[in-house]
Amino acid sequence: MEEKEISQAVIGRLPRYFRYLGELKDEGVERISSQELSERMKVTASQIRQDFNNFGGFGQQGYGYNVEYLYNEIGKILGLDRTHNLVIIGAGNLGRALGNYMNFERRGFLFRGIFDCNESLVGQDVRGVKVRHIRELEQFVRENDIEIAVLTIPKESAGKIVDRLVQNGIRAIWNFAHVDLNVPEGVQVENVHLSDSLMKLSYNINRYMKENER
Amino acid sequence: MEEKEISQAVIGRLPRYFRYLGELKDEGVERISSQELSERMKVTASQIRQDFNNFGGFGQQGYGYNVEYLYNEIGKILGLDRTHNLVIIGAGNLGRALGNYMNFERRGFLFRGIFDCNESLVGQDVRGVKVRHIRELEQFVRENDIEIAVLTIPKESAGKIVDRLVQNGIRAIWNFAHVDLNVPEGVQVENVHLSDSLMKLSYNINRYMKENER
DNA sequence: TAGATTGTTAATCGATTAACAATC
DNA sequence: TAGATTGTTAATCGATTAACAATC
Repeated sequence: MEEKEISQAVIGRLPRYFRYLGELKDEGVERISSQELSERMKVTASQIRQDFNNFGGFGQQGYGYNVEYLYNEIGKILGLDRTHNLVIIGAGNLGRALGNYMNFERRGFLFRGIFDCNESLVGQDVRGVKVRHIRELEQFVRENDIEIAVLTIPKESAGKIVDRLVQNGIRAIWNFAHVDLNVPEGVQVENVHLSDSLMKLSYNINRYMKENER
Repeated sequence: MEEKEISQAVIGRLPRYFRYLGELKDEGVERISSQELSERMKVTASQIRQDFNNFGGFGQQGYGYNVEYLYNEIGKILGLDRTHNLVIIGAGNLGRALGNYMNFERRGFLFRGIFDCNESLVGQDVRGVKVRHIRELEQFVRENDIEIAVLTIPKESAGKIVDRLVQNGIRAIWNFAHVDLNVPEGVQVENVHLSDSLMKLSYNINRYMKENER
């Protein structure tokens, strides 16, 4: 059976659906129609129905969608019904913040290790996890079934580290380094380019000011 | 004169162009054709020419684009030719990391203040900037010509803080809180929903595994 | 059954790619 | 001038919205 490829536009909206459904669930709402949800989320009801139907019918004519069921189904689609071991590469400010932050743990993303090449950081504690020297990376990744590497290192060293990770079976890279990575097909990359995001904001400030000065 | 509205799809690509042109400039490359740039960036030459032409002709037939000129022009479009004062709201792990990190300073985003409601954090030093109590927010924003607020607080308190910021003339919000903000027209919002990003990664891991188990 | 609301097809809109005339 | 490459129009592709038959 041929699975149809879901567009990244749709995937990109799933976490937001998941968030809204979680809120509805917490509010004790049992069912919701695409119409009601569309008003709340400020998207069209049509888009909601199209999106959900990519994964098969979750609703029922004349009734709508069961909130809890839909929430769980979207969670499964997003792979939140199982755990993912992750390591952080780079124990600088951002790396440590992500290690400490880890609200992600609640969603099954388990913080297993953090690495740095700076000897003076090695041994420091980040939420119960000791910083390891980067030379231990390969062995650790292999032995601890690590699936995701979070890259919070300078762009100069990103390429080499990625090669080492790939060689040792990493499945996915959450990339905070400000560079485009080269990985073989089958290794997933998700970029978080913070400075790109800030530049977009800056563009929009600029544009608004220009539009309104005339 | 009617300015044509540029689509956010185009805006979203500008920072990446800017990055590649910066690299070319550093490599001492003087000129580049859309064809060469397209190979490097792995996009179509057609898209590159269309994108640039949204802002008027930056190139020259038979020659291509002058790297330094194009770099500077895109910088201007992105508003990087001037400075932007910003404050960080929330001196937790992420807020402090962003304050310390501030590679952004180089691009004209000046870190002016950081605020928290937790008395025990007040007075702490983040790269030379003392953490202030949130009650000082309004006055500080007004008196220091603050343009951008970086929101690194829990979603529960985001709404109220945003109202206070808007009341005091903030122009833009860089939102790391996991919630959709309501702002009046004219206030720019750029969301960085880290957990959404991580969920997308998780989806793609999942998908790949399923595709390959059969 | 009648009313409500989905699932799904068809229409529209916008973004990307291709093609080529203009021009350096 | 001839060759190269842009700027721009036209064609294609994909995503969003509208409409409505199916069905709970």
